[in-house]
Amino acid sequence: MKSRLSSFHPAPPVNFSSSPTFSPLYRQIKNLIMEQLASGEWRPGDAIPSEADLALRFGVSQGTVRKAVDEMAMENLLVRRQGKGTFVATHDDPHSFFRFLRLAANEGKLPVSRSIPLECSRGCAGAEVAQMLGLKQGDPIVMMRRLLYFGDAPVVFDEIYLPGDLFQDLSLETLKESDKSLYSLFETRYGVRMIRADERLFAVRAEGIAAQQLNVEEDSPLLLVERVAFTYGDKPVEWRRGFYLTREHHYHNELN
Amino acid sequence: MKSRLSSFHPAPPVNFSSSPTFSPLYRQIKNLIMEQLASGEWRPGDAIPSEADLALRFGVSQGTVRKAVDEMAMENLLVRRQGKGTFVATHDDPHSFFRFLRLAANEGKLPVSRSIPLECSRGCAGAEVAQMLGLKQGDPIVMMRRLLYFGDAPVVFDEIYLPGDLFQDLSLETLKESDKSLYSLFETRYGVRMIRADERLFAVRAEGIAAQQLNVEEDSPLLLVERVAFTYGDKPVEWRRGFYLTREHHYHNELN
DNA sequence: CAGTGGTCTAGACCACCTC
DNA sequence: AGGTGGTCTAGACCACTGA
Repeated sequence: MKSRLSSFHPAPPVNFSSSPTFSPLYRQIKNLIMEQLASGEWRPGDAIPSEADLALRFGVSQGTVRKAVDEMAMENLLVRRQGKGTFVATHDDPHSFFRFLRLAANEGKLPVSRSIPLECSRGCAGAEVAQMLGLKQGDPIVMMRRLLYFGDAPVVFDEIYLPGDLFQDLSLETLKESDKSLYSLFETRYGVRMIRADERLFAVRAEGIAAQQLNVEEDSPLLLVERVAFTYGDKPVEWRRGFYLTREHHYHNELN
Repeated sequence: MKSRLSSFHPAPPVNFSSSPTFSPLYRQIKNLIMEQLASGEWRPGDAIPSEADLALRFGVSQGTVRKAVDEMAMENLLVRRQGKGTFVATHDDPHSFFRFLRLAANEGKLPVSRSIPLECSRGCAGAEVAQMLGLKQGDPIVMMRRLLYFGDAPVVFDEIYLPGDLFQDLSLETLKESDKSLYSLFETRYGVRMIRADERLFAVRAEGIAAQQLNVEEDSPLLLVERVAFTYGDKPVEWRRGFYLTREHHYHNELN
């Protein structure tokens, strides 16, 4: 495929021919911006250059940059703020706390939440975790467990698996000291930003530690939410099993 | 708010002032198109006029129409097909069968499905149903039950409540004769098109008819999916409780 | 006030479909 | 060949923000 783009070096107005792998200009721009994000050049919370600026750098019209940014804003990678600029999306923003937590109260508003870390240990990936995280068996991993309280009651028990090499110094102390959300911590401390996730939901019987921690009888029904979360480049970087107590709460989903 | 638009009558190029309820032109266009859809002027599956045509009728530029249509395509109200035209989205399209059914097989592809209607009766809305459907208690409703098979096994047991006045002649025979999906039937036969839905998920114990029909022991865990579906104008027109057997299958959700 | 994103226009050309 | 949606441009002006 022909390209008139080289990062930050204006190029002549050549354009696409009828090539089999045709990709419109704005998509090439989008990819360039994506690379800047993935490389950490522009960090979460930062403002990226103005549309006019980007148009100049890339040697395209502002409308083309605009379309690229539009798509990325739609995908929650960027956030536009009129009059101020365009910013790299961040989990630090309390507004985006519920982007990956589809939990709601059956009645009324969801009370404030607390995350209680229970344990954090290191080990080697078994077959299942290795497959989910795209690792080899035996690769180092981190496993952690935690409890989510809403109001006075525990509602979610999470078991979380992470690639060990990306989260070198993650420990129970680190988790306890942090007052941010988990993804916010991952982002600021480890430079790992979650941008997408796949969830599989099952109804299961409560057993073992999940039943204990959620303070329910064995064999009570629990909602099991298995999640694989991805960072830039569709790279899986978290596998999680969450047990949700759906008595006063539920998993909320909007279908369009 | 000023408007230069009157349906299908070109107007002078007046534009917005700094009014408190400012709405951009393309949004006004969008609303006009929406009205055509809601009124049944343009029916599911139909082609709507070309962008150039619409631009002429509305007295705006093609780019403005384009932006309106873009948004509606994003919301699955319209479907664009390059070289052919823009069409009103329809549930008749087998491709959109899974738009409102987030069910997937744990392994492999989902086998073909069959819908088995079990019963269909008329009655009066109780408090809960009335509230969900925006009716008054005692208003006529239709209740139906059905079973969804995937391959040889029943996987979903649905209990569905509809406003009686919108589905006058809906009966068990009607359901048995139809080989389409439910929403497809609603659309073609009753002119009721679902465009959006809210779902609440719970893990519950199997009991009564749901346990029988899904062929599981009482107290087995089942995934309960409560859905309110809306048609144009955010009018609720269906309330549904679906019991999902999540052994070989799961509820799949993608978070962005 | 200057700088940012947001809207709107008019026109050119490309890619895809159908006749 | 003619129609449709898809891309790209250049330029004008509006709305919002903050110094």
